[in-house]
Amino acid sequence: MARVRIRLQAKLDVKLTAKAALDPGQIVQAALNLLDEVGLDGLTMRRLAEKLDIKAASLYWHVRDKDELIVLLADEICAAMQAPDPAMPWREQLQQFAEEYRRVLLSHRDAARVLAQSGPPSGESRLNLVEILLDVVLKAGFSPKDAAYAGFLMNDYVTTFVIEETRYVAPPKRQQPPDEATESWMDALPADKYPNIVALAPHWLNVNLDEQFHFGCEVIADGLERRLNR
Amino acid sequence: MARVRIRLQAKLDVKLTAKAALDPGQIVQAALNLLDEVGLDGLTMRRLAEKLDIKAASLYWHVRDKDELIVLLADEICAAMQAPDPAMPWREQLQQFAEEYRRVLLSHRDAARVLAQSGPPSGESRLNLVEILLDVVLKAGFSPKDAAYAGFLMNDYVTTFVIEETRYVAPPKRQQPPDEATESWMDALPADKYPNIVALAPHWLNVNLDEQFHFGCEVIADGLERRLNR
DNA sequence: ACCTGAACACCGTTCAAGT
DNA sequence: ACCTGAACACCGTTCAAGT
Repeated sequence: MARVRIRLQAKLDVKLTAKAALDPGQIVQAALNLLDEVGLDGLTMRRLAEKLDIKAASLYWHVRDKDELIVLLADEICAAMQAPDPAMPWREQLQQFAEEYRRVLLSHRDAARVLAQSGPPSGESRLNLVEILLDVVLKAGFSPKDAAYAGFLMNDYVTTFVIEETRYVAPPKRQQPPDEATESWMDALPADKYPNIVALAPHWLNVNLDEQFHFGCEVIADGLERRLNR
Repeated sequence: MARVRIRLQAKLDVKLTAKAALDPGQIVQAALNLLDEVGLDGLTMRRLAEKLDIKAASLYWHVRDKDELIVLLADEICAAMQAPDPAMPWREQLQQFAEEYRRVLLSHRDAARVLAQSGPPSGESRLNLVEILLDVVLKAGFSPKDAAYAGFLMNDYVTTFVIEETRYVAPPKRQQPPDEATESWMDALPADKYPNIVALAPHWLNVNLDEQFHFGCEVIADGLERRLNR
């Protein structure tokens, strides 16, 4: 009798208080939240487990590696990507793609670094993103090989740009005014040894990121167009 | 008497067997060797110390951080950089710069990643590298702002390209033939969902890296030239 | 001036064991 | 099927102490 009661009690415990088994979606969602809170360098298996009310070791039942987690994360980030209007001319589609891609990468902390770290595209959303990009360049009329090269070029341009532009947001320590620090560092440069750097320092500091991003897009699009007209 | 003898003995020990105090050059040189042996992920303060016959804690007398070490390393890598022939037309100088830069980055394991990780240029050699690049674009006739943007673009293109092209050399585990693995992975892709990726898969796999690198250089140079002629 | 011992506060990952 | 305890083999960094 006592035995039966104990068994029942255990079952009730399971139904009432035990957390339902995690599905993969919850894990990547928690990882994404954690990423936004602490950044890629703070994203830790142990911290993620804590966030899921679980022990770190348990994560390894759901996920092979931290690497695999990063891949999942990268895919989740890319899910927000929207295709450009296929009715537009290819140059504008490419431009639109680049802007949308940048927007997506800026929408989560360190997203661009996550993509860069997670190897070649493999998840559904990331493959879809690449598919969209290739669609634009193929329909523009590039040969398969040139389309592949152009796709790489454009993909790398956007991710690298965003990595650079977000590198110094939320510097880990000593929140000293960044432009002042950079300025004094620039002033210390010997102008006779690095005349060009010193001359261009103003553009180094007070950058208009949107403008700079657009510059690169335009240069690449112009270069691609030239190649097409041959 | 006994006391004097002991003192003398100690002095002899110092002269004969004690290692001379390290200079910074030895440290970065050892770090560079270690980098070539084990790659950036294996480059550890503890391992570096071991290589210098020292305890890890001692490194912090010579160097503030691991970050500072990485910066030193990046500068040492860039020391090999040679300027392009200033008599040539700017497009060829730019091309030459890019090829030389790539060569430098390929000459040490994970060199491109070291540069990417070590923040904005600060060391002498790295500043010199940037100075050379800016010289090319400024003399080509770009406005200061465009020259700054063009310099960023070119610098990021080369480093990112080399990071990508070296990402899968010396994969850490399971030395399974890479192209075979990639192929089977590609075959598993649903061709109706990702028709472009599947169609371009051959160019994804059997890449001619030199050709691909040249493609990007040409596209960027063409785009820059177009901007110049306005 | 330069180096060490010993510790601190972490990591990713494995694996036998629990339920 | 899913989770935990406990450990393993590491990290970067600090700091009092040695010489």
